[in-house]
Amino acid sequence: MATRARSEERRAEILRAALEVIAERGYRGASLAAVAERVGLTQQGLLHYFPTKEALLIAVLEERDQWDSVPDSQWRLDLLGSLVEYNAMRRGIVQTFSALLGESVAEGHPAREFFTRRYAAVRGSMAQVLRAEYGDRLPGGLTPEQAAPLMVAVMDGLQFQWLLDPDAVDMPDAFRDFLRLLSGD
Amino acid sequence: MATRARSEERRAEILRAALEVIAERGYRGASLAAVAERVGLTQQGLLHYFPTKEALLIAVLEERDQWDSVPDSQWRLDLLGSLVEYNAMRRGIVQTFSALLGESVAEGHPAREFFTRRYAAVRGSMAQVLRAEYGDRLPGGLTPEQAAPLMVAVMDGLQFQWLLDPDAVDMPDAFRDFLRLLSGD
DNA sequence: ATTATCTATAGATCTATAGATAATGC
DNA sequence: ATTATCTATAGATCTATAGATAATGC
Repeated sequence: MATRARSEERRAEILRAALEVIAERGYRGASLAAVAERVGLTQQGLLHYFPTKEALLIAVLEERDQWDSVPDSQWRLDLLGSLVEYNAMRRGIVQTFSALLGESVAEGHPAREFFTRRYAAVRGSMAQVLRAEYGDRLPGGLTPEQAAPLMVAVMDGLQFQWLLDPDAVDMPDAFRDFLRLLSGD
Repeated sequence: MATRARSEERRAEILRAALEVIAERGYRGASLAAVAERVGLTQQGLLHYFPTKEALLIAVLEERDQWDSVPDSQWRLDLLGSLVEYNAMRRGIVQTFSALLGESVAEGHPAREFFTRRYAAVRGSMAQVLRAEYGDRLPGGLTPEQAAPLMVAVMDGLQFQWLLDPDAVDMPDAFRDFLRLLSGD
């Protein structure tokens, strides 16, 4: 059992390192050797824990998906503002997911299906949250189903602007502006 | 002069091919050989026109930047809806720019500075357009400077959702919903 | 002369497989 | 036995440089 525990620790270390390297260079630019070096392994040693590069990517995606960490029924509108604030303090994770989202639009990219699924699910959750808060019409006049993709778009779009120029864009503030807009002041 | 004309044609062909390949595989994944093959050249033949891969990327970015194609003073709010509609018909260009935006958040990425500059400029233009339309407060209560980054974020964010799943997201419709939201109905 | 291409090739990478070796757990 | 690592290496790529050859324009 001590072995299994150490093994899982190792995997966790590798995932953390992979997250960092992907943030810095994207998935395609992240070599297994660079990830391995960060945990003091050779590239071949790393492949003992994740048999292929793609397996490592999938593990990163599944472990760190913030949307999965809160059960659907527990999302509330004011939690989203906090999530954005939290993200503003964890640049690495935001950068990893943004880099992967960008890459994933390429044909045959191994993260593409993950993101396609995830966005469909997130739009669904958002619509549900908005309906719980406002009913079938938001104060601004949109339906929850119309507002949901906009909400998701604002979160992602702000992340890119913020990553490129953190001093020029106050991400949490801007997101709160958007929430206020939806709520009709 | 015939030579110069043919040469410029060649460059244009290459840029078009590069745009396609980048859309399919991103910048990092786009090999010079793949671009060259598309115009019937060897990789080394291509390097006669663009001395490095990075030079080719910069040329693609500068030639196809839609924001540069309309002078600042001529942007109007209703043009934006049309731009989004136009983009919905030109998936390749949207995909190229989205892929590059995603990659560009990596440290030292050759497109990073381009996008940082571009976004600062676009936010500025948007604020100006909004002020021309609404004055110092939009109907929804935001200032033009607050609304501008949200507008840009919505455009980018919708592009990603649309690229991943065109049937699930009607990009022009969603964008018009957002404009309506800003205009306070 | 200059321009457009090509062949050859150096020099870096990268992922993944094969198989050896050492350490751990029963 | 199983697990964790390593060395060696195959087999693909990739960018960029050097230098030859053919075609074009003065």
